[in-house]
Amino acid sequence: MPDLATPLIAWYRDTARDLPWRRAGFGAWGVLVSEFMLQQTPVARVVPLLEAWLERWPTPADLAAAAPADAVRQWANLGYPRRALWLHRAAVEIRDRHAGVVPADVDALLALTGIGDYTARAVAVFAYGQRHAVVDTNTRRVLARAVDGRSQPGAPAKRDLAAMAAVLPADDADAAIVNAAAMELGALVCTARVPRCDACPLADACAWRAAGYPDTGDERRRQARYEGSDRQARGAVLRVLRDATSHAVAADGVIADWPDQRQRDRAIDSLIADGLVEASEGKLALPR
DNA sequence: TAATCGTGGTG
DNA sequence: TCACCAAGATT
Repeated sequence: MPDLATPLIAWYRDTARDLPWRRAGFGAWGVLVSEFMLQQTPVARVVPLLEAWLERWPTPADLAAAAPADAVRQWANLGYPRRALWLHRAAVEIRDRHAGVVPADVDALLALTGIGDYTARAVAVFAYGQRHAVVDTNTRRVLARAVDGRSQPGAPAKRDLAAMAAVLPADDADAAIVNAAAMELGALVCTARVPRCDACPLADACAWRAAGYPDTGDERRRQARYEGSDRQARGAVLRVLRDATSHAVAADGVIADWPDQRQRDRAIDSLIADGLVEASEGKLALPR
């Protein structure tokens, strides 16, 4: 297999974005919070909310001492608000199980609420400089094209980690850069819909390019329609509770004009089941 | 394992 | 205009 690491490192040195979590001394807590926020969420939307978050809660213990409701409010309109709840739980777990210090061990990170295969390795690598393969959707697309000669990645699989591990150089610091560079390349150049192959540092090594950019199909599941969905109803309910001036709101009045009352009830029930909403005495509130 | 979970920018 | 897409995790 061609050497992908060397051109990736050179390209990254020249063109990588100056993002907050890449600054020297940003800290493991900041990296962890950034990774929670970046799950399925574009960088541009994360940056301002991340800075506000860390200003309010500079350490895991600070967040752990807050009410979950405050975390959900501070999460604002980032989307997937369960992440706010899970980040708060992770902060409590870090305080209680790790003396308030974000763990460096991948298995310890995996044991925290809301942290999976990607986030655990991202924290270990980008916050602590360890040598692991970090594979996100960008990297999977880069590997699918450059290594496998496919137009799109398949469903996420364990073998993705091995594929990336085979690309990493031996040095820990270089490996961390290659991990970041593969993600950056996928985000800026090797994009999902209109890749900029003319600007790609891997062009000479790319199996997809060598094959003439064949359309090898797309196994990925399509996203469900949002308009009219339960997710939209959940979002509307949570927005009301976030913006309310009082802690609790009369349940009957929450999105009372929603076109589908059954869906409205389902949304509220599922939010309660998720722990994002608490119901008491006919009122709804964010969790204390 | 496949479905579910927000929100907003974009080609 | 609207389907696609975005540093995934959970059940």
